[in-house]
Amino acid sequence: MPELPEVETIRLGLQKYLVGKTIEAVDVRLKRIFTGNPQEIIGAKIRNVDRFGKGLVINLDNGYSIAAHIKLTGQFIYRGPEVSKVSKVSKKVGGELPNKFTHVIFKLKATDAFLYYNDIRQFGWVKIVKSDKLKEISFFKDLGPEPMFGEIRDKQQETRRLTLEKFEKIVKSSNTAIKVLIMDQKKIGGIGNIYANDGLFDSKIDPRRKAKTLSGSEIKNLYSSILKVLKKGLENGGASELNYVNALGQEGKYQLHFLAYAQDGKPCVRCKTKMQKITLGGRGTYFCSSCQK
DNA sequence: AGTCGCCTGGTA
DNA sequence: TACCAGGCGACT
Repeated sequence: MPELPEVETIRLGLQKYLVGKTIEAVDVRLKRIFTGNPQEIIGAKIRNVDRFGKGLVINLDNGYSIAAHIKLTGQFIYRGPEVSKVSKVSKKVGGELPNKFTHVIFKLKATDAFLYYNDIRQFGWVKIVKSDKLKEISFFKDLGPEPMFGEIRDKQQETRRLTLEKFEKIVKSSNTAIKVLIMDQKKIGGIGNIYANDGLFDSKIDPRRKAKTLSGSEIKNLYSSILKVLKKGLENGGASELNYVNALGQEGKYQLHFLAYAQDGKPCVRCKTKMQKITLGGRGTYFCSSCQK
């Protein structure tokens, strides 16, 4: 599912192709997922693309921003002269664009340049807001610090970063199951079910453990495992489980490297014990009952 | 803290 | 044809 590495991959693609382009028209085909007045952004130029946890923000040069959350099945796909022939477009895109899953079309000033927002299950949202009111969107307002990567975020963003010290405080003060805690976007931004399962597996911690029972070294291990699996996810262009594709409609490869996620019934890669699946916090939870303690 | 609802496509 | 996938907000 789209988590931090997937959304970051999309952000990098959008940043590459959208910056400097002017929005010429906005066609909202599914009003339910859209808020704000499209007229506010007509003629505005795209300045940069940012990401907050699993949320995307396209900043414009007229004081407005396009904020979006793709939830489970949303896709932002660019088509334009630079990418007229895109190789390996995923079937997950649903065919020629626009298609029946395309809910918003941004026409950009360049011959035949478009940004399509697709979403099969329609859980995601797109909002037009004044840039200085972004933090009034509850998702952004309540978002916890993020395990970001040094190479993609500069020092100005330090307040947004989940440091080891912040992570220790969060873990030590919670009585929730550790997996549920690290997926709580209000506590930590960006981790979803795939990277939570894989991070816990990598650090050999049982997902059911109450957070405050983790020792100092277990917390450190979990912190570095989370960074490790997120980084591996990003290096692989994300995991194309469900309908995730990048900004050109291509699939990622992290699903080929899952450690624990969706591995139930298969032998543990460390000790060969059969991997378990349980439900925790209402979500599929995968782990090795032998080496995760 | 736990459960439901939002949706649809893919699968058992 | 019923059920499952899971991010997040709302509700209990």
